[in-house]
Amino acid sequence: MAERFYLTTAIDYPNSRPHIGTAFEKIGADVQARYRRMEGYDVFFLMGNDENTVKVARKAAELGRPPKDYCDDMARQFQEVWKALDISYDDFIQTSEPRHHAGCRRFIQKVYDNGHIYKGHYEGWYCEGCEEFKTETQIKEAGGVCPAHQTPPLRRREPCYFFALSKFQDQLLEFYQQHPEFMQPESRANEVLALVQSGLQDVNITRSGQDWGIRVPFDEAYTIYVWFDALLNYVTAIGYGSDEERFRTWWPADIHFIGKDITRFHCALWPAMLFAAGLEPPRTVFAHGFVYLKGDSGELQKMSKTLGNIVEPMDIITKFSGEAFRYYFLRECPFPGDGEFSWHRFAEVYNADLANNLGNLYSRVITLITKNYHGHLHETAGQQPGVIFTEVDTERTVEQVEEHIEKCQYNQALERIWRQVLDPANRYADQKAPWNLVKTDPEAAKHVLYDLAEQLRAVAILLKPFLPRTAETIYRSFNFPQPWEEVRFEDVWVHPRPVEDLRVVAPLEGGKVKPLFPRIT
RNA sequence: CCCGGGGUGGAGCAGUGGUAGCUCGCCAGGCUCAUAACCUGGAGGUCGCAGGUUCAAAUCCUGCCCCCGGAACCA
Repeated sequence: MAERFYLTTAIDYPNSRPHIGTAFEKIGADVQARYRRMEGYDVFFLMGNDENTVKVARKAAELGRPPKDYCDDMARQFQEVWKALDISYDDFIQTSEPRHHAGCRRFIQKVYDNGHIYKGHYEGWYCEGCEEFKTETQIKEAGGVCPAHQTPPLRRREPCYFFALSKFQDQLLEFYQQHPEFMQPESRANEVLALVQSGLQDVNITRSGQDWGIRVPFDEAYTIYVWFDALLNYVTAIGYGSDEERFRTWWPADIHFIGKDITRFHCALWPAMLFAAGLEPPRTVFAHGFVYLKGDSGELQKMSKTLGNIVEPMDIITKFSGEAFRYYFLRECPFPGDGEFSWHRFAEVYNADLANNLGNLYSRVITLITKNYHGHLHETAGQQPGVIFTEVDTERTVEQVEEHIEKCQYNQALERIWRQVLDPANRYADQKAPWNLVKTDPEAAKHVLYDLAEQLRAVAILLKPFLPRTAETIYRSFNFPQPWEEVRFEDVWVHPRPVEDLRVVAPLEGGKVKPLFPRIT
């Protein structure tokens, strides 16, 4: 059996539709998933929605709908967006599903039986309007009132169950030390380390008086409170509590992709929970950065409902394409760090990289072969690729791209492809000028075009995890020997010998191909 | 106050000891196969500030200034 690779994204609150920031995370995870599949791993890619929250129940009530109905509808809307972006998830878990409930109850019971859960009292600031506790800082920042209602909160004390997180401080610190690769990128690790070293508080993991949510098996009057419930989706989706064998094949997860804001829950609370249940922690937690909006005057803003500046993925996808969307965020926003979005910048990047560089190379190569050789380069079967490949160290380039992908430095991987594969190809076309050469030495011109097509083959393979549709279109425009589905990075420089002459098989209209990315004017 | 990230030509970034690099934009040429695309050349930076270490610093050390983020349930 092939080596397995289990990766997840954070589950999202279905209070509102996904915005470009949420999509950023899914795209980054998708590149990883596609890359691993290409390289022969047995991949399981999980996504989902986090539905067992008071806010969801309340929102559904506002709309006069049963919560489950509301959640299912939102889950459908989310997946519509993910499909439009070609996110290749294998499973989509909703935490309101029975499989999650069952697994959750099983897990919390186990932790309880192991003696890591105890009953106590939670005391804090409670807002009657919100029907929930507010944190000390939330109240403080709002000037002693509830930030949402502007009313003074009540001091309230209620019984609840605590998870003994504080007991795991030493075990966590030891684990971090033994697994320096656990928290990525490194800068995030320091933050968590400081937190854990400063001492951990036990966390309240239950709520009382809620109908919506998962019942605590050892005390049915309570429901399980958000984080304890939410994090468990990573194990319940692969069979924890329902299919032990399946669970054991996939766990531990290879990467959890999350937003940098929830690092502590994934790097401290989550492994502690797993320790408490006698399970292994995940191998890596990767915290990506945020996408900020850049206004016309150049100011950065966080997207928020109150500011009314949410950009939805569909706004961009319907105007341009899912591929263009993927490219922009993968190329412009460093995955480990923060990035910016503006329509102006989007158009710039789209035209420069996609239309002018990649798209135009594709068009000119195809037209040259079509016009001068009727789309068929005779006697090229079994040929070695030529000059470009001796000028550029393709093997090294592929290695570098792989390295960058494995470190989730997607922007750098793409830059490498553009600078080391596409640019040389455009330069080569200019230097050899096959449109002139064909008049004096058609044999030589043919070889030049063969080389250029070969370079497009390389580009298609390297882009496969990033722009799956574009890559496939490019690849299938020629009769390259290997089936597209089986192509892997290594094939870029291994150069499988074609058994047939190279031919253009792209659909043409009046001798021209459809532009991959029409320029934005 | 504390912690983390960052300050490099107009914009966005790479660059952790050895003549400052890339993309976009701008200017001038070339080419005409191609989506007015492509190629070549050019202008433009005392690498936040001040000290220090060194034969040599954007790169190491010290101090300071500025921006962003964080401090328990927010992708």
